[in-house]
Amino acid sequence: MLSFATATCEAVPLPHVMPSGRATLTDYETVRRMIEFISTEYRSQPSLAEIAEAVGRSEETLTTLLKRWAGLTPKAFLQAVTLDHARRLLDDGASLLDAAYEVGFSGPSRLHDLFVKHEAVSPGDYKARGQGIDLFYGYHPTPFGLAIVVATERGLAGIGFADPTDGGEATALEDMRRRWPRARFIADAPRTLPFARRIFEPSRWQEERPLKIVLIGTDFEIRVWQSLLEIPFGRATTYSTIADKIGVPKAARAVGAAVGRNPVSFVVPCHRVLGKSGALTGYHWGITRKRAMLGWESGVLARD
DNA sequence: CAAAATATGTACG
DNA sequence: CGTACATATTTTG
Repeated sequence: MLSFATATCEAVPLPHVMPSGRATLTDYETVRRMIEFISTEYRSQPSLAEIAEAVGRSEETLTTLLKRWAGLTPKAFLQAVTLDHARRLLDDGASLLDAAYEVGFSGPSRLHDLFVKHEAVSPGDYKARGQGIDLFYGYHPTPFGLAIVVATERGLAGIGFADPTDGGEATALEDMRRRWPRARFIADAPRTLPFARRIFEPSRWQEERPLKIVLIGTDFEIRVWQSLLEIPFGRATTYSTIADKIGVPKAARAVGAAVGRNPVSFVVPCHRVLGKSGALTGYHWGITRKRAMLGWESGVLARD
């Protein structure tokens, strides 16, 4: 059974993704290398000098970059990327999703606020796979690399990553085509640019209307994706917690599969779902990017 | 309809 | 720490 869900996403701004949108691709590449190096050499507790050496940038460059990218010092960033830290994001376990509702609208901390409207569509559209829908797409820089942004008339439908390390633009588009094989894809960057800006340029988040997103998936997928929207900014939950939440406690694995099919990465925060141990188990766009997103969110919160 | 495939979780050496 | 298996759901033939 297929349904459409329209979610309006009213968000409190995330500080500083550079307002000018400059040189993000290179910045992310540097961050990516850092995370990869740290993950591999995790045991040896590498010093900043060693990290700088490994990624081929100076210590000063790294410090400035991280400060701008996530608001963190290299040392703090290093900590934000460990397993220990990920575990801490989980701590209240099963109550987390409920707690999100209570805490999300008050307090000094900056949180994502998400309001979701649900709109069902006839089951006959199950096989449509995007039939009859026009999808406009464009490529735009983000803090996590070059992204493909896909939108319908009604709102944002997809975000994917298109960095050279992801296989580039063609691969990213191919990935989107696989999700909606029968939709008509129309290159229209001017049309998708506002979405990219609205999502990744915090200064715009308050000025403009709530972000509309269109989720196209099965009932089960929609339920899972809606649970994702309830996870507070800078926090995380587990596959099994979501399974509990949607009333199918033993379906952790099915939840994982559904989370993996989320087409609107970052906005529907599938990067905030971890294994029960706190381990980063999988991510469509690469574990490194998942780690980067979590580290970035930690940095944003650590600022206040 | 049956079988394969999962971004899991847990138990057992 | 690896391996084995239970499990729910979707996809595919």
